[in-house]
Amino acid sequence: MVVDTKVADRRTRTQGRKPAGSAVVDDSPIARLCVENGLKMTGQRRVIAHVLSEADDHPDVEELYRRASAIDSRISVATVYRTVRLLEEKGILERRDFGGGRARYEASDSGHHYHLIDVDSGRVIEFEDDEPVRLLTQIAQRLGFDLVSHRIELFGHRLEKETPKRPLPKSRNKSDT
Amino acid sequence: MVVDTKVADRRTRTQGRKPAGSAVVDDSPIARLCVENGLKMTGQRRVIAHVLSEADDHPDVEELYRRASAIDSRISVATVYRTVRLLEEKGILERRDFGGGRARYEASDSGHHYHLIDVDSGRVIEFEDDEPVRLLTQIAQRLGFDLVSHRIELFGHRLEKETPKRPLPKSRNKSDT
DNA sequence: ATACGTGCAAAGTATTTGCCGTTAT
DNA sequence: ATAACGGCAAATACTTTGCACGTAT
Repeated sequence: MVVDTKVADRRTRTQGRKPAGSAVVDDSPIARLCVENGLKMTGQRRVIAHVLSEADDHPDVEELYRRASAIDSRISVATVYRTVRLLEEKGILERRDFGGGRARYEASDSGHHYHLIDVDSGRVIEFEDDEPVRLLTQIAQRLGFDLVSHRIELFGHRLEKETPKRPLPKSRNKSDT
Repeated sequence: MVVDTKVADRRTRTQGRKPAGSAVVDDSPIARLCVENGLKMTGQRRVIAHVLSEADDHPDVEELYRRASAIDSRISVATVYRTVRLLEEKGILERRDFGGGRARYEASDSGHHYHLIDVDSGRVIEFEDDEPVRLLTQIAQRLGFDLVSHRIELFGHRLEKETPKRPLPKSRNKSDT
């Protein structure tokens, strides 16, 4: 239903493709988390970790594969699938479903925020707000549950009038491309 | 990840299989909506509409197919897929994703409610609350959007202590078998 | 050394679709 | 009459996996 705009090569600053282990991709925050979780750091994994660390949007596997391949062409989709799965299990990544059939990923450390999907453009806008968690925790409690995680997504139309240019009160926002 | 418990035959009160057009499946609320939307009422469609009207849980296509087949065996999965898709486009059904790979459906008129998924049992508990909409509408507005729809799902563990037996304040709840 | 990682192609799932005979309106 | 519909099997789309080889620790 809602499909996000594809933003190929957005994060790919590297011009030529470099061999794995190259300085550009060393020691990304996510690579560090991999090591901490006892994962072996192969060339492919380092590149994927780097791509994930650089991403500030919500790429799907195909997109991650594209970005990773641009850095080191000897990476297969299968490896990307295996890696995101692994990182999700380790709690390093979070899988999202914004509709459109494919899973999309973002780093777990990307802070507590929610997503607002512009139904017209498919764009994903992130925002922060503490109220929802509070409210939902309370609701879960009333139902006799201990909230372990939750999902909140808003779908809306951009209001043409009052287009907000400056940061909104209580909300830091950041949109995909 | 979270997979709902399969509840086959739960809604299947009919003992033997009846031919399409049988009285049991005539004039279900959803069948009526189909007519209002200018859809042709074939035997299969009537049965599927009936099954959907009776369901008070969130069946996936396979489950719908099972229930519908029990009433009239000459229905194929393809038809179920085509029907739910059509009904979703008409706004009669809503598609849900509770994890586990398959889409699940519920009638749009089933009232405003949310879902809490018991991560241990996979059970889905419905609850009502006005707060979330208010809060989210407000948030969307701050971001310069007009909220057209939203998604809220809670995932939690049942609190063993204080197991609530009676209806909870401000919440009508109803769980998938 | 050896358990873990990877590429490749084949296998799975869930869902859609082409073809063509059937049916509601 | 005729546009929709439905069955079937083949086709898609996304994701997982078996196998044989490579590599980080």
